[in-house]
Amino acid sequence: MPELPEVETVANGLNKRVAGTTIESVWIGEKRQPLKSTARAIAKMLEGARIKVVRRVGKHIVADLEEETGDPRGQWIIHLGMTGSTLVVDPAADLPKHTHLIAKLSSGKEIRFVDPRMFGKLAVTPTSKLFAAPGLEPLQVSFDDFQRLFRGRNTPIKSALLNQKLLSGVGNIYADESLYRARIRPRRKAKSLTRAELARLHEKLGEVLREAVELGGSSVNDYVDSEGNEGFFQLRHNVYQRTGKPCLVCKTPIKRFVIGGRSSHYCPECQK
DNA sequence: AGGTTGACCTGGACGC
DNA sequence: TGCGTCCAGGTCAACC
Repeated sequence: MPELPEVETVANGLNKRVAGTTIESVWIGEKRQPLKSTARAIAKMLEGARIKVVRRVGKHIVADLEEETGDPRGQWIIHLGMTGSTLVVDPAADLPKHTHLIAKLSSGKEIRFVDPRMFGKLAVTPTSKLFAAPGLEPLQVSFDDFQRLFRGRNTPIKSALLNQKLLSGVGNIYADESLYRARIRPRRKAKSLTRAELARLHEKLGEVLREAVELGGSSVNDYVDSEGNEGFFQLRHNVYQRTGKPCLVCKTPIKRFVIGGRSSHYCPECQK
């Protein structure tokens, strides 16, 4: 499900509700697919840990864990995949199918990781190997660095935007929406973009991501934040999943095609 | 090395 | 009602 704005919304919501609390016990389900560390390692890292802060790094949620003394203990890394959610709930709340982990907190609440398709990931890491995103942060990248990422690349700009080793956090929705705002066709080779086009893309990508964060992300299928609330940015989509509907600027029907195995949407009139 | 494809999963929507 | 098909916001390994 979630790209940068959705992950940011979840991470901020978690931080607000669980920072400073201690994880008293952990339940882990039978399914091993979502676990990128062993169940034993996850339980050992989480049980007894105090959550210092929860934040977004790329598309990952990172919880910094500390001892009761305040010494650092390690990190809990969550990736939501396509359908994952991380909720803070009352223990009496209905237990959804596909719940893979429950962390009982000193506050009396629970953190639950739920993921039907199991493309999400749970991992823990010691302080000696702190988590880092593979690429640059889309909300902070300078224009010079942005240009350098795409210059000389023979792949479509859409695919380059989705490459997490270049920018970490952009997914299918915001790639399509930023290319629309920058008036660039998704199929264009990255290396064919002019300096002016790259400047527009740099500006519009930041703009669309910031607007989406403000509106709590896009709820297209099943995305909800840490309190179970939907986002509102889907109401502002110009092209994503609007195939055949009129462009909001020129009325031309929005086209869809597949690129790199992902559906892509664009206005054939506004985007060149 | 950079680029492309298909595999990993469940479930909802749609057509017949 | 049921069955088949297509689609889905993300990686990641395996190929060229």
